[in-house]
Amino acid sequence: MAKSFDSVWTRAPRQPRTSGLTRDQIVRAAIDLLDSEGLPALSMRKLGGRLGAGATSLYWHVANKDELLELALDEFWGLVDDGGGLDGSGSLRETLTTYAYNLRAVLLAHPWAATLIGQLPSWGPRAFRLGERLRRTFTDAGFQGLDVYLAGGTVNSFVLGQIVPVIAMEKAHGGPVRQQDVVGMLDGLATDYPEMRADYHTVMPEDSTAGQALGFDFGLMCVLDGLETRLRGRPGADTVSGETNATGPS
Amino acid sequence: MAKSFDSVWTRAPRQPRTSGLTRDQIVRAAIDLLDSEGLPALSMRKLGGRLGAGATSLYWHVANKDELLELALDEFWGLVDDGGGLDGSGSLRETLTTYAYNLRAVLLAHPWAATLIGQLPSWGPRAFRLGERLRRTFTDAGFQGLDVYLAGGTVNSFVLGQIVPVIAMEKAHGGPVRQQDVVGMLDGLATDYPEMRADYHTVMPEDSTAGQALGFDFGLMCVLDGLETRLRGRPGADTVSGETNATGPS
DNA sequence: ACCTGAACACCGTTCAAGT
DNA sequence: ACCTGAACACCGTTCAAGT
Repeated sequence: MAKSFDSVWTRAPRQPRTSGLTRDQIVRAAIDLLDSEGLPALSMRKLGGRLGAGATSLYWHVANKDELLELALDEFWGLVDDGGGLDGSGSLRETLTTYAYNLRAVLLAHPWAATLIGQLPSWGPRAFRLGERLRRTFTDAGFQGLDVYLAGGTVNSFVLGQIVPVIAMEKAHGGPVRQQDVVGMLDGLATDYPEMRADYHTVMPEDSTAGQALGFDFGLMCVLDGLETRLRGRPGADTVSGETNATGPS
Repeated sequence: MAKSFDSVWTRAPRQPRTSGLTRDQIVRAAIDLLDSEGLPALSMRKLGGRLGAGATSLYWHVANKDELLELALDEFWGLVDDGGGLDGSGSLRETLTTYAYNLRAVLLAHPWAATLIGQLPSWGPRAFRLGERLRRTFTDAGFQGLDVYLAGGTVNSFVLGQIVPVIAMEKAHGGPVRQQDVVGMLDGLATDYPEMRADYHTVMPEDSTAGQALGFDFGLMCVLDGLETRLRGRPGADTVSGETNATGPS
């Protein structure tokens, strides 16, 4: 095909000095891609393409893909922090309930973050800021010493563990799961366990989103009850290791 | 190079009729590879190589890589089930403590499973068998209706959520994490949060494995306390939705 | 200082062809 | 029935070279 007339006017002007890629820009584009297409769909080439650059251009701003994902993960923690819940007004129970529901919502909105939490360290500034707020919440409530961190870890791990299988289900099903789909699956697969199957017919909520919320609420209450017991039980104690009931890790 | 003398005797005998690959064999080899090199290191080519076969041979026995991973994940659930803890002797508290520690240990021994739980459904026979045992544990203890499943989900999600970040830490560090490494990292990164840093110096256990176990124990006690509260509180209730304290998902 | 292209060593999966 | 090899459309990353 014929070349078009080249001239100063047809040729794209040289990019103004600082109009190249920014690390921020790259991270934002990565999060867009992660939100819309999911973690496995994020490739350096595709991301470069979206930014109108070669894939390898990204490597000047970022050491490798994992580093980019660490940056995205820290943005996620920033969203959790922004969601609030830890501003210090209200009872511990209210504060933690708000925080837990917020963390849950942000995780469901950015499911890739749940995967990354299991693969990369959360050592960015936003993660630390959130950690500090969580720490203050528990010290203000009266927790002391190691218990401050153990209590925070208990809430976080519960929320994370609650969401992780939900993400797997939605991925397997290719979208939000309806209760009837679960029932249909169980009727086909759990033929050896009639009681379980019957329960799914009779006792599970119609709306599986509501069911998941019920499970979350149930578990959260258990955790909060336990935390309050621990707080009231021995107000000045440094740790609770003396009242352990565990048989120990195997 | 010269061909060696070909004959019936030099030529390898035709494989006996059923000596080819087995699905079981493939899954076992996959788990070996996952245990020794981790999830990202598992490729169909490498797995085929280990079995003395072409990568593409595997596709006769297994539809795709995800299906293979589903099979491996079900084996994991089998290991959890074999670990016991749900045999029905002892109090609910004892039973659940043993179960939780066992689940934790099996997850730590096969960290890839924690990742897969977040990406694939657990709909294999061993997962169902374990689910049934868990169901019986809670019905025997007096839970009814939906609460049976909510209680089981609470224990499982706590354990899973507790282990997921530990896996990330070990991966980032390339091996088991020593407390001094965490302290060193925090001194460098959490400069804005002196109280947090000080706590890590004074209050964290020397042995970070012990620290993780403490955190697990603390949280598990919270969960168990909460479950017992719920059990004693309203022995005949079908669900606990009436006593929710949640502000609701956003 | 920032970006490009070619190149390397990989991936998962399909499919015609072999035995 | 079971396995192979070539092929396709991808990967992350390095590095010399450009501007």
